[in-house]
Amino acid sequence: MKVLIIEDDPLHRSYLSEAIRAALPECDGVLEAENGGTGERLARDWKSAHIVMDLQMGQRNGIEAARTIWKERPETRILFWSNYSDEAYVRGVSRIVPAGAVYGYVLKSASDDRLKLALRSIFIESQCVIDREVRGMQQKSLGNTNGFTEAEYEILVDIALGLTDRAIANRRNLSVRSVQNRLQQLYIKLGVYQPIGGQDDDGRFNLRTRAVAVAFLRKLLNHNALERAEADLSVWLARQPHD
Amino acid sequence: MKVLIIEDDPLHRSYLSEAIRAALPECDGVLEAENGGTGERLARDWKSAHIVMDLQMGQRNGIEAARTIWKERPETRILFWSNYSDEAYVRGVSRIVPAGAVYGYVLKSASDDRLKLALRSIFIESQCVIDREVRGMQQKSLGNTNGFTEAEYEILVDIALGLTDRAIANRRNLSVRSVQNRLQQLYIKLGVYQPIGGQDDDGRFNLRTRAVAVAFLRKLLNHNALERAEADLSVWLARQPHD
DNA sequence: TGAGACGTTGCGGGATCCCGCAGAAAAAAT
DNA sequence: ATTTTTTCTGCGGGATCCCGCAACGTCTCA
Repeated sequence: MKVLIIEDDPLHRSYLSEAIRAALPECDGVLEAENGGTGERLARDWKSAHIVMDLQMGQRNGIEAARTIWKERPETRILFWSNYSDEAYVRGVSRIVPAGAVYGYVLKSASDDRLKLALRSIFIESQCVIDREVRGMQQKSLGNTNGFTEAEYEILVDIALGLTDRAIANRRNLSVRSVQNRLQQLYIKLGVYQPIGGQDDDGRFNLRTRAVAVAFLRKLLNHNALERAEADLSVWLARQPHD
Repeated sequence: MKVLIIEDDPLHRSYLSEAIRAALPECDGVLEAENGGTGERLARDWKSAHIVMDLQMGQRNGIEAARTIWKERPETRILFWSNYSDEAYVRGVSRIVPAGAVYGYVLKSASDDRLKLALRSIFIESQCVIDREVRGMQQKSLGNTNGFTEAEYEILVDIALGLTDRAIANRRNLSVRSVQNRLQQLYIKLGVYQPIGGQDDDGRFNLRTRAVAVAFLRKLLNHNALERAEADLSVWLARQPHD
């Protein structure tokens, strides 16, 4: 059994390596990659390897890497080991995990024991392990309670990219008015909406940009999510006829 | 001589602690704080301590902490030890460093030796040390060459917060038209501007939000900068009369 | 089958944004 | 002190955004 570490911080890498050796005596080889790109390559070479990876790396981010790895070999077991439980990350991960896959998500702030337990659970016992904090995020994210539907999240990303209503309508196959309806929903859920009569708040805020701002502040969006969305957008733009 | 470490990652904290002991034999005590708040408190208690700190910590971010520490004792020597050289961070730091202060900025990706050299240079030889990469950022940031003026950066932050033209005009004591002029400048410099006749690009982008998007993608803005700006904004809003 | 909930679409209008134009004011250069 | 350059400002108009209103579809549930 081999384990592949994808993590750009050398300190964390060596710590992980040690933790793996300690927690998994049956492991007979630890590979290390310091960014998503070489991680993907190593995963391709060592087909049976289990993977522990960081999200947010400088070169090629973790979610992208995980996506391509899972696309090539959906039964790969991946433990995400991240500093943050931003909704953007959690949503990004749960969007790409294949049906029935075994994976985990533990925070770097977790204790040594918890990490080792997670390693054994996932790689030996085939059981998913998601940190409570992350799990909470997931609930909030997927359950409708105070959470966002896929449609709302989608349009949030679209305006964050700077698209116009019309462009969004084209991209999502909607009428302009529907786009605006969804925007209104979004504004309400983000607590940005201004009731018409409410004079306690003059027109200080541009709803569209304000929505993006609070989404960032609430970590509903982050740099990584934006980068991925921008990449998706550019392939769509390229496919679009020049009218 | 004492050294205070402000850093939320325990691994990095212990690594730093060791590096300090090795590089500074004259140091007879290392204090550790795991977030900006307790860091400020410890700095207040140990008035003569030198400081090594991370930017981006969960609780209270590094720049805020540095600002209050320097406000209370401007001659404090601080070494910023950070993962990133985002323009937003570099600009944030150089905005708060007091005149004549001795400080440093080295990346976590730097070698062991470079870190130790920086420690000695700053704390013993009273000499500033800024990583080449960071220095490059500074140049680009302050020099006009392909960089942004203070005014442009300011208005970028304002629209990123979601303010309307009118609100910005109020806040910055400008006419609405001037605000729009500055916005135009910003759009041009960000490469977002659409020349009127240019038909290769229909109205796909909302310039205002697009500008924010590319600023984030280029790391001209980041989550930290937004948070600080939001805090500043809210104190301004509180001071504002309810019209 | 009909009532109700929900998402989509068109219309219309007021507010805001984007920006060319041109004069006034300020700053910098000569 | 005068010219040059830059910035600020008002005006105006077209494009976009924000959103109430109302009609239409789909889907569910009784």
